[in-house]
Amino acid sequence: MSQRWSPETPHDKAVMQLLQAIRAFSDAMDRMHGGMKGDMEMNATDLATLRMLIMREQRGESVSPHDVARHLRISTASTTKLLDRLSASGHVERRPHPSDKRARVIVLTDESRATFYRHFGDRLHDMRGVADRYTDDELALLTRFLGELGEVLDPT
Amino acid sequence: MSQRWSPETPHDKAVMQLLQAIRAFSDAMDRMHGGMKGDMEMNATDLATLRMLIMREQRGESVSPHDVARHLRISTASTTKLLDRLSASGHVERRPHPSDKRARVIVLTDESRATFYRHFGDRLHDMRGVADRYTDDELALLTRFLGELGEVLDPT
DNA sequence: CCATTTCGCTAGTTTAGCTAGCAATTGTCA
DNA sequence: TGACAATTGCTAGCTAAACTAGCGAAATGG
Repeated sequence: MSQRWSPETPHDKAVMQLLQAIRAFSDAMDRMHGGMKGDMEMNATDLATLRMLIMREQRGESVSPHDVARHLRISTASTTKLLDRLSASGHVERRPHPSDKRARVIVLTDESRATFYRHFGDRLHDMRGVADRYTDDELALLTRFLGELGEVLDPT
Repeated sequence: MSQRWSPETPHDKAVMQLLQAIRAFSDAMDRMHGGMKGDMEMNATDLATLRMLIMREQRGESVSPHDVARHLRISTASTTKLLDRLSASGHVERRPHPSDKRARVIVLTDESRATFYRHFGDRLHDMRGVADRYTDDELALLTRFLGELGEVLDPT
């Protein structure tokens, strides 16, 4: 519906092009993740879990099995199996939660983090290459925009 | 590894923040798609197929079952089943290819497109709301950047 | 302090991916 | 042109990974 608007002003047109670029970009990210899952011999969900753990540890937040389930929007039962897989393959460890005896804390192993960055490295390099061509002000603008967009789409 | 660089210059720092924002944004998109799959009572792959078909038809390109398989990085056998599902639920139609008698052309039904935009509409509105706060030049910059990034990640 | 909720798990079922291989058609090149 | 290889989409059968239902242990709150 909204897509079939004939844009009246240059601004509308620019917005429409941007929305289209966002979709294409998000799709490219999906496909990159699809490629990585092949390279690392993992399925998409397991890989998404690693990405989540890496993001969370960068923010200094701890992650429970429940958090994983919520993040991936799968059931806690499926999450148990997922963590069994990742645990068996040495990617994560289940540690006891310091204060809640029911709960667990999921932590990445060093090997897993290293493997991830080894496979992700090339893409990261490419992305950095693109970003390097922009000025600091432009980078700040891009960061701000993506942040706002993420906030609107998924107000965690 | 590259993540653990201590950024030396303001530029490096800005780049790093941007890369982090990209990951967070891509993750937010994933989770939005996860939400939509619940709303539309479809699985992630089927929904990704609809998104692909919508993007392709906007570009005026036709889509074969093979294209779907390549795009989603799944086997053609899985694609057959996927199209069976989408066809049974009235989302797509398999039309004969005009010149190649082996091939098919996959087209979205009008109902499917309408349903998609009905569920996607709110998010689209929100995203437009964010984009509207930027000037035309800024929008152009954002569009260009996302395009370049997509190109690097997934040089289709 | 008892009722309710939360957390992670097990068991069993269903879904959706995979490999292998097929017939029909198309492309290639001796 | 005729033979041979490649491509397209499909079926059959198998496996992986999601789901629902429900459980015991721990935490929370009237």
